[in-house]
Order: sequence, then structure tokens, then C-alpha cells
Amino acid sequence: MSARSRIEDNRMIATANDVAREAGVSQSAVSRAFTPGASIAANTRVKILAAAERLGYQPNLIARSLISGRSNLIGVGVGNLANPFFAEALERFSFAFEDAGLRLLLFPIDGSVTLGTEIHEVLHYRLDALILLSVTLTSTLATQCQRAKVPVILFNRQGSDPSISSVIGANELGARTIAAFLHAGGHRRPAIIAGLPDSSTSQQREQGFHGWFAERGLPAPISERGDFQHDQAAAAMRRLMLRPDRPDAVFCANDHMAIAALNVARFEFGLEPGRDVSIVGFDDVPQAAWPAYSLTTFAQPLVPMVERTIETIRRLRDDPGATVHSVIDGNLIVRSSARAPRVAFHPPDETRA
Amino acid sequence: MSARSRIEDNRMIATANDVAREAGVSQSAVSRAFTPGASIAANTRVKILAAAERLGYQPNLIARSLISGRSNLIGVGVGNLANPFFAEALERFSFAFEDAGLRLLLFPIDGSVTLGTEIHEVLHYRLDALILLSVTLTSTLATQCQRAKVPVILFNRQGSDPSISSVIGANELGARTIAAFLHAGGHRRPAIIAGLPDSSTSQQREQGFHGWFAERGLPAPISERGDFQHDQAAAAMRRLMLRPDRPDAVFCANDHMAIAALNVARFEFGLEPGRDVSIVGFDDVPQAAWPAYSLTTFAQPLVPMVERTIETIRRLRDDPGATVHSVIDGNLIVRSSARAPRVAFHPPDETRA
DNA sequence: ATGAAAGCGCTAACAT
DNA sequence: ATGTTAGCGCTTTCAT
Repeated sequence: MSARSRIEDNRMIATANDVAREAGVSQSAVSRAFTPGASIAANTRVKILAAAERLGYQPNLIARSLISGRSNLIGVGVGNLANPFFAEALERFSFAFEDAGLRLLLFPIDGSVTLGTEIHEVLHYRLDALILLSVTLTSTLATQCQRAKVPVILFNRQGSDPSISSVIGANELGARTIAAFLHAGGHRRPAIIAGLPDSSTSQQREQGFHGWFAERGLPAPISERGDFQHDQAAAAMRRLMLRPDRPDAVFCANDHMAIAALNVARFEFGLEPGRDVSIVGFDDVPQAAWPAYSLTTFAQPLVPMVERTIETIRRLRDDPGATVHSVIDGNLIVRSSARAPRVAFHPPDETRA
Repeated sequence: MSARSRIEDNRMIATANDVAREAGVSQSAVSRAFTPGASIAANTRVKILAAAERLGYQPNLIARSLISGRSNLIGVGVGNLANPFFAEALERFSFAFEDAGLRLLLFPIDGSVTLGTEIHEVLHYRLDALILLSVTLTSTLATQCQRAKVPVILFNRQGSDPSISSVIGANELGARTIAAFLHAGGHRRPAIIAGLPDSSTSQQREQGFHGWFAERGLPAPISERGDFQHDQAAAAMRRLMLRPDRPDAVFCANDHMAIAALNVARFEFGLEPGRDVSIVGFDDVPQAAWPAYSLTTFAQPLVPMVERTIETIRRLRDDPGATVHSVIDGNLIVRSSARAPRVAFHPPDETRA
């Protein structure tokens, strides 16, 4: 089938060549008409655009990518979309990319903490960057990405390899703030439901929490783990509530688990959060503000975190050798799921960390 | 910089040409080594694979797409990831695609029901298919997709244009089942919190619900709308609960809204769901099973829905002219958020619909 | 079974 | 400002 009939049939998609013929110009003129800063006469441009319109022509981004070596594709690896923090992060990323003319390629992660050759394919596309939400990667994959000049950014995680850039919340400080808040509120039997033991996020929050008590010679909080999962967190909360020395305050390493814990306390043990037992989370997901939860939590502000991630991508694109580690400040959101101190509460100084 | 030094520098990514040189074969041999059914000697293949391994070579999928005309990319348009039904659907799609060697390109939708030229770009990539979760498209975009031979599938929605394929749940039947269940449970003042008025999903559920009562000469249920959003649904529930003729049963057009309604009833009005007021949802999201909600709901089974969608993509690829409309059966999940009939409940016959 | 050569649709020098 | 030319990295005839 000839190129001409292709178009007349309305069956195939028009190419720059078809448009060139239709407009009576060269194919490169067509390319220029669709390139923002290109040197082209205004009326030729109009003529070409009209011809393109007639033919329904759209530049083929695949071909463009092949030449430019850049795909305008950002890979995003995410597991556990059940956690609303990541669902919202993903949504915000996709909107932010849209504004920047980038597309989001979604890589599912099947619950593993560390990403290895599973997404080898990441490299088959010439990704502009790879963002990993709460996942790390093996050093092998990291090396491959580095070699392929694909900037990798860990979001809400830090890797064992410090040369991989990251954007995280104020985990240590946040956990310390919560410890101080709980202690000031008169709680004397604190507990923590930790996340995945291998994740830096959980480690930092645990360290901050435990550290605050240890430094003051106070008894260590009871430790349970919920692996950042709803069901595991609920089970951990049950174990906690069944103990003879039942804790009077439970810090959950994220809101997703805190919500599970809160529901267990209320509906399985008849305990009213904030009165009979205090529960605190981390993230400040939208649900935390619901009257049903009214969860006291340390906020990880998604907007600046996403912004910083995108800035970091840009930075890494210009300077592929660089490493940027960002800690985005958060703050304690006091609601009613934990008994608050009588007097005004002053968060601990960051220098104590 | 020569091709040789590129590799030795470990800076650039290796191409098929580099591998060919390294292995002492032609570039087309390299291509064949990576093409499943190609005719190539076993030992040549091994030799090439070894050379590729040494160089860290990965076939460039962009170049492959340019030739084959297929990108292995599936566009997925989704708004409102705050609704766990869509978060889970997205996650399941991404896993299903992974198995099929496809990648998921995420297109964010900013709350509009109908998709127009906003995602014009959809066509710039040679998408293998476009899946729209709870969104429709303008006829213009539909035409463009058709011309570009990009199959479009509406998931959980039907378009005004019947030539666009769709995969939906049993909306009418489900709503009728719920109506019958509520009536059999002794409720006499039913209400409905509808979704977006323009969406086929909400329309079908409303029609089913209203239809069941109308056909029996019963008074029409009170109607409110929550637009499938948490806050709007909560507001709608407040209006309902404040009425002098307060409804004794509220059917919410999806679980996301039902959860909002349930929280309002319990925490703002002190009403215990299932005892003081009955609340029913639609979807059966994971949260619906939580003891905190224990939501009676009509399930939309995600697994077969996703499966059918992928089958439909395949079907449409082979036969671009075809249209496939699928309704995936669901069933009523009886939990405790709504008072159940004393006697065994038999769902209405589908023929009555 | 293998290599040579053409070309997918585009951009980017290079001319003019 | 515009046309000509040479590829981007790959698959796919076409020879051999």
C-alpha cells in the first residue's frame, strides 16, 4: 500500500513525510514546525500545521526518543498501593510529570524490599530517571543504572549505597518528637510497631523513638513489627493489647499501620483511642484527618517531597555524577488519637538527635 | 568518542553493534540471538549472549518499537487513586502486564469525567491499548484512537459511543439485589447516595435501585449525590441523617462513599451501622472487610475484570474493528453494616432487570 | 545458519 | 529560512 493511500484510507497514522508532501515542503520543515525553538517562517509553520491537522499527524515520540537518546519516560517503582501514602505520592508524581512533559512508566514491585534484576527491563527503555517509592535496589542494578546514566532516586528510603540519591522525611526527628510528646503526655509504657526491618525508614524511626528514651535512662519501649502492612500491624496490636503490661501508648511507624492498630483497639478491645490507649502514626495520610481516626501523626509533606524529587532529577540529569540526599522537614499534627500533654508541648531540638 | 572506547569507559550503554564486534559476528546475528524464534545456531547464540553479558548489553526497546510499530506500552488513564478500588485495579493491571511483557504508562486525569485533547499525547506513543478507569473520552479522541488503531477499553464505565469496548460490573443487577436485600430486611425508608451523575456506572446503579422500588409501586428512595468523593459523600450523609424523615437504609454507589457515610453515621450521629441505620456499598474494596466497617456490599471482582480487560486487548489487537462489551458477574457480600432479613435471602432473578 | 543492506520516523548537522 | 543528508539501534528481507 502506498503512502498516499495509507492516509486516504484513514487507516494508518500519518508520518512527517506524508505531511511534507501534503504541505509541499521538506520533511525536515515538518520536524521544525513541531520543534519549539526551531528557525522556521511563521507562514510555513502555519501551512504545515494545517496540513498536519488535515492528516491527523502527531509526531512519533518513539522515533524522537531514539534520536535524542532521551525518552521523556520516568520509571516509578512502587509496591503496596494499598498504603494511601504511596497512592497519593504516585498520583502527585503523575501530575507533576505531566506539567514537565514527562510520562510515568509504572513498575510493580511484588513486596520485596530490594529490587534486583526483576526490573532489568528498566534499562531497555532509555528512562530519564528511575524513582523508587519505598524500595531499594541491589548494587548490581545500581551499577547498571549508573552505567546507563539513568539517575536513580530513592523516595522515602535510603539505600545502603550512599551514592544513590534520596528524598526522605524527617524520620529520626519525627520519631523523637513523638517520643517526647508521648512522654510529656504522661505515658509511661510506650510501644512501637515497626515497619520492615530492612528498610531505612523503619530503622530511622525506630532509632529515633528508642534513642529518645535510652538517652534519658528510661525503660525501652516494647517492640513489635507490622512490616508496614495492615494485617501484620493489626496482629502486632493484638499482641500488644493482650500483654499483662499493656502499653499505654503505641507509635506505629506509619499511618497505614496506625489505622489498623486504631481499629483493633477500638473494635476488638473496646478501647477508645486517646483516652484508653494512645496511638500515633507517621505520614499524615488523608484518612488521618477523618473524624473516625483523628490520628495524631508526624507529617511527611508530599508536595515538597515530590517537588524536591523532581528538582533532583533535573540536577542529576545535568550532573550525572552527583548525589543528592534530601531530608524534607515535617511536623507533628496533634489530633485526638493520643492523650496530649496538659501544658504546651515543645518539640525536641534537632541538635539532640 | 569511538564505539570501542564508549564501552571501555563503561560510560555509555552497549549497542547490538558493540556486541557483534565483541562476539565476532554480524549485528543481525545479535538481533537473532535476542529474538525467541529466530534461526540461529545454539553455540553462536551462547557466544553472543556471553559477549552481551560482558558488555551489559540490553536490547533497546525504543528502537525495537520503532520498527515493529508496537510499543508494548499500555496507557492507563486513572483519576482518583484515593478510591482504593482504583488503586488496587491499577496495581493488578501493572502485575498482569508485567507477565505479558507489557509496560504501564500512567496518564493522570484531573477529576474530569470525559477525556478530550488533554491526553492528545496518548497518540504520540504507539500505545498497544488505552485503558480508561472510570473515565470516558470525547468522540474526537475516540476517532483519533480508532484511526491510529489504538484499541480503547473503558473499565468500570461505558461510553455514550457504543463502539468503544468496555468491561463493567453487574451494576443494574447489583443495585437491584441491594434494593431487594434492604427491603427484605424490613427497611422502609431507603436512600441512595449516587456518584457522578454523568457516569454510566452511577446511572446504572441508580436505575437498578430506583427501578426495583418503582416496579413494585413502592415509594421512591430519597436521592442524594456524593460524586464518588469522600467529602461529598460525607456531606450527603449528613443531609440524609438530618432529615425529619431520616432514611433507615442508605445505599452508596461505591464503597469509597459508603465508608465515608458509615463514619458520619457512627462518629457524628452516634448511630451504629447495621443497628440504627443500614449502609450498603458497591465494589467490595479490601477495607470493606475490616471489622471497623464490616460493610455489606456488592462485589465487583477485580481479578476477572482485569483478566477480561486483557483478553479484550488481545481480541482488539487481532481484530481492530471489533467491539467487546463485558459485564462481569458479582455477588452480594453480606456483612454487618446493614440489617439482614430474618429468613434466607434470595437475590432477585436477573430476568427481572 | 549467517551476513549485507534497507529502512522504521524522526532530529540534527550541513549546505544553500 | 529551507532542503539535503546522515544516522539513532534495531528488525527484517534478501542473498549466500
